[in-house]
Amino acid sequence: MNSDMLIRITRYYRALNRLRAIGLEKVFAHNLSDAAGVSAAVVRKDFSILAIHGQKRGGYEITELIDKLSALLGKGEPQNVIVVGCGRIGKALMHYSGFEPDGIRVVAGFDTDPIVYSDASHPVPVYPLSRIEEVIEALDVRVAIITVPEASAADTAEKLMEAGIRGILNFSPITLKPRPVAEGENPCVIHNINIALELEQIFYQLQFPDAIKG
Amino acid sequence: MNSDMLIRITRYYRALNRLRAIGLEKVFAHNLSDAAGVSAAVVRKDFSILAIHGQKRGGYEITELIDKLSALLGKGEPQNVIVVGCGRIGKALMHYSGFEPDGIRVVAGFDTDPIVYSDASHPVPVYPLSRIEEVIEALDVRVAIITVPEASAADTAEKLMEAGIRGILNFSPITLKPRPVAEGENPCVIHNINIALELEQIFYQLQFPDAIKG
DNA sequence: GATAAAATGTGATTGATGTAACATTAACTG
DNA sequence: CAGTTAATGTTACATCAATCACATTTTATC
Repeated sequence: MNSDMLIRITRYYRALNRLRAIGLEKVFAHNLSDAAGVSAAVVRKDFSILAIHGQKRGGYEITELIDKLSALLGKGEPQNVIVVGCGRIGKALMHYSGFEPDGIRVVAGFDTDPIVYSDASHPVPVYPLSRIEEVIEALDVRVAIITVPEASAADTAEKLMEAGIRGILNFSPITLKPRPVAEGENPCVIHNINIALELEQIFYQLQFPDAIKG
Repeated sequence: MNSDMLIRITRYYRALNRLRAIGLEKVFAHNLSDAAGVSAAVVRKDFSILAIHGQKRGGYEITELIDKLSALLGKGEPQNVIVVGCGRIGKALMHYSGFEPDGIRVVAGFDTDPIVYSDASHPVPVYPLSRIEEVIEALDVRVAIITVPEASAADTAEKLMEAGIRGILNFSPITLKPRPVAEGENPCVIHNINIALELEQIFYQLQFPDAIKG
């Protein structure tokens, strides 16, 4: 499995849920192809790799597809996350309602500033960072979103990993890297979202339209 | 040029600026390799492709590198962006100060809600969406950040493109695709950031640690 | 029932990209 | 001044994913 493929799977999954909501029962590769923005051959090949089979000329059964994909995507497990750093972006994420359809719940926030974590107006409880271990154990959390300032991002990530966090979505502008672990152990899964970098890439592509392929 | 390569270039560029700030004048491939998280061979190969040459055993001159990379990245052009949709995330981005080092400026916000665009407490002027054409012409803007709700994202993108926006950074959960254009024309450059999708990927990778390569 | 059409499923090919090995050049050292 | 070391620069290779073409199977139609 490739990370591009994982993204496609997720798109299939969403499209399928929409289609089921409309009342459809069967789906063809070219339907999903439209929804996911890829060719129909890719859809079939993905399913082929995943050992998901349809009926020739009959397409795929939506319910069966959804079941298999949701097992594959690990749906059903509790997907709790915390937000570390309750500045503007952190607060926005704590209020964000777009996670619900995916079964993801923001269950707590953390901040080092007493003014912030004593404020009771947050949509979820906010704790001082020092209580991190206790809280993530109580709430069964393994994934954190980092929205702290650049200067404290590396330290924060370190603290989180020590406390038992296994996955990090990092919005700070420095690129966090998983530290090397012993053979057989799994490193922390880190995704970095760098907004400024994305904008830079857009500006670049506008200036040199033919420079990028893909 | 590849989009992965572009990301690497940008990382080199940042690392170089930090190194220059410290007072260094020369840099070796393995220094940048550490900073960008790639192997030294990749750094040399990238520079080789870009026709950037160093001195054997002497490394590369930082100033020269920065000059060439900044020309390559299109620095120096005004990099003005607007934020369309001034909810929590939109507001957070209007306040965000992390763009400055990269020469990116948020110059205006847009919203359809009169309560929002009449509020004077924003860090940049906020206009009704209907004034989009007029404003982007006056401010020389070609790139927009979309932070509107899912339901209005597609329409908003359509309006922006009609108004002359050429690049979009989309935070809404639907994946925007550039519409096909005539031969010779350049399609709108669109980057989609889907936070829920990123989290889903992290959860997946945690559940199946060996499933993903890359 | 024969034929055509419409879909899946897969094997082969292509293309691109990262990796590594090696050749090359410059500087340092005794 | 010779030898060694430390860096660049390039070539060749291996890997991986996307694409295409085509075989296969099922259904529809006359």
